[in-house]
Amino acid sequence: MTATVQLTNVLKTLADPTRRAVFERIIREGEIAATGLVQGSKVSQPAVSQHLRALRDAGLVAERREGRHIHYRVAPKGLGPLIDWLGHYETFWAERFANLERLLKESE
Amino acid sequence: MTATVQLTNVLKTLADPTRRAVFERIIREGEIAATGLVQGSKVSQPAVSQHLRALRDAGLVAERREGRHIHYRVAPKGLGPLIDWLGHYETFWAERFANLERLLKESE
DNA sequence: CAGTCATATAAGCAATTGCTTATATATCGG
DNA sequence: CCGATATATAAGCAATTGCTTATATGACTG
Repeated sequence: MTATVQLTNVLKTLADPTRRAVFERIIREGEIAATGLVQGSKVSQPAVSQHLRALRDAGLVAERREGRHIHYRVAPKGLGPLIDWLGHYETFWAERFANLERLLKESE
Repeated sequence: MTATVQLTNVLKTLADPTRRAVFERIIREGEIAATGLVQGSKVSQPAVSQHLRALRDAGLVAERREGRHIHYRVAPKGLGPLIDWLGHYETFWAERFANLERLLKESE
């Protein structure tokens, strides 16, 4: 799969607010089973399952089966395509208005 | 408009490969008129116009009218919501697998 | 003014998306 | 095996998306 396709997948996957909320919850929890994600979600169990499949297909999460439960965690390299893309154009932005690293620090 | 909505807009806007190609071309050229963008594009003039509208609505580009021509350039703060979002979760990623700034440097 | 160039808008359409309900699969405990 | 729990898949549907062609608007030129 080309870098462009991977980046497109990551962006499309994160672009949906409901799915991004699932992703953010996995980040916060560190590791969490699908059941836990369904609880406290606005949408149904199948919807969450479909979002998890999309996140996995985009390489954003990894899973670990433990009996009936499947525990999800963030996949280290999942955001790679996005970070690479931002980094690739950093020089342009740096010249024109700001340094990306500075922005990252200031955003806190 | 909330930060979540802005981030969603940025992600959705960049998620389409054709539109992202338009954005990248504006970055590379520094400033370019819509006509220039239509030339060398796979899609029609109205399609480019619609993508430019989307990019402007997402705050990713700014325009400068000069007679009949409208010149587009990258909007400095357009990627802010995306960079802020990445920065917000940087601490989590840093603990677990990597430092975002290091990744940015290594990506070059 | 009339004609041309640059861009935007309208309308329509096929494809995709995100959700639902219903059902299937898989794993465990008795 | 049986019933319950955890997750996935199927099918259907309304909404959104990205494109097209056709047309409108706006700005320059002679």
